[in-house]
Amino acid sequence: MRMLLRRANVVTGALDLLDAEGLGGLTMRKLGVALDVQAGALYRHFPNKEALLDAMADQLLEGVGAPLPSDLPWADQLELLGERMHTALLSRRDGARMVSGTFAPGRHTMIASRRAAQVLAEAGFPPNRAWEITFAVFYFVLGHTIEEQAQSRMPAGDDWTARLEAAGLDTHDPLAMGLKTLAAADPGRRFSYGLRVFLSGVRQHAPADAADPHEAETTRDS
Amino acid sequence: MRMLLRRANVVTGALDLLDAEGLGGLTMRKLGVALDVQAGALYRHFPNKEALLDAMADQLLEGVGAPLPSDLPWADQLELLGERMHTALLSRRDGARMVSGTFAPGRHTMIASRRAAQVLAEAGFPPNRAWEITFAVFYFVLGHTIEEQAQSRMPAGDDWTARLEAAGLDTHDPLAMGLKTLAAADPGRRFSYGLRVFLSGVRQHAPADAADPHEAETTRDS
DNA sequence: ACCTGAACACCGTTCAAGT
DNA sequence: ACCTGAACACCGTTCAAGT
Repeated sequence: MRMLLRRANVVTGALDLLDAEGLGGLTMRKLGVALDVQAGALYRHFPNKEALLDAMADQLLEGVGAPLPSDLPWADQLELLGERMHTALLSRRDGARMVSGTFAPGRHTMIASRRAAQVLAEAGFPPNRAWEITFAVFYFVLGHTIEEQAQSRMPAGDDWTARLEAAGLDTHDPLAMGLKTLAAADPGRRFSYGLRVFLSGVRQHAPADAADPHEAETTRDS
Repeated sequence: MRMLLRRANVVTGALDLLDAEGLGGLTMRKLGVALDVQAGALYRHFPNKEALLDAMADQLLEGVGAPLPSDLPWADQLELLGERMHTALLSRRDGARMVSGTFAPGRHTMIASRRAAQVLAEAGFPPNRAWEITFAVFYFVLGHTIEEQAQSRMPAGDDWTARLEAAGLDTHDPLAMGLKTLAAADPGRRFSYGLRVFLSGVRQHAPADAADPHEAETTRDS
């Protein structure tokens, strides 16, 4: 009475279960129930849970490496890639934490990485630098998004006050007020700002021969 | 015949167990064995495993927020903070992943954050920007270190070749060779380079009134 | 006050046996 | 070939009872 179980169904079902239950509630047994199958049957498609998580992570990042508008300056192309990845990670509950827990980069992950590295290589970075910066930017995106998603499931009131006191700040310290301002700010805007800060550092490290119509300066340090 | 179990002993024992078994092998029951106690006894000190993990994470970051040499330019002070955090995370197996899995920042985490935010505030950033950049840099450190530690427990041979092919690159592509160069590189140096790239972006976003003896220029974008 | 012993409600994974 | 049913070796957590 049930359609034959295919690998792709398992991944889709697992992602839906992730949305419904969170990473902690994602269980082979619950997934079995959701797919109307015994838990053991899932092991025909994946050798273990980790392999399933790898596939889920890669599925999540599917569109990130799609072609970029070639009329964009290279730094803006990177920014777009970062924003795409951010959006993809946010598209499922605990998406960032799930991806960060996986080890073997899948096909879509590699495609997205290659896209970024290619942009940087065309901007004049030597290939190994291009990859290095690619990973560095992706780590930033991942780390920031993990924290965003952790924040969103924190107790609402969540007194920063107590924590500030633990750090030796009272409520009237300007630094303490800045933190409260930040906590009230839109996380998406914070992400974008951080990404731009990072990328302006990347721009500064670009080899002098990088041609960029929007940036006449070629200053860099070290 | 056993010393009275104190909260700090539990945290220390848990960190040692983490080193021995990894995050996946860190179990309340195994911790009980290591501390010569029934697993249930641990719940006199921590309401649940998550609270214990929070305490472990905070313990790991203990020294990071220590005072900084005040004769250092502010960007170098931030760099030192980033390197300290990196070192702390690497000091235990799966340290970065453990920290990234916790939600409530503890005392030492707050102290380290405050230190960074203070450096930035003194550099002229408005308080909320100071916190924003603090978190952004910390996310980069966390994300990069997670990946470093994931890499270190990967199968040795681990053919990048297959993955590159999945991304549509053959082995002779210069980009592919760059990735192999990178994989052979010292992860610590990669981290430091990424951190410096990020921080040069931060420097570029500093308000014009920032006084820094080592940097005469005050250029910035946007 | 602190800990034991034992239970409860789960896990991931395996594998003979069915269809 | 695909799946079931049932088991195995674990989990985190709770709680009466001991000392």
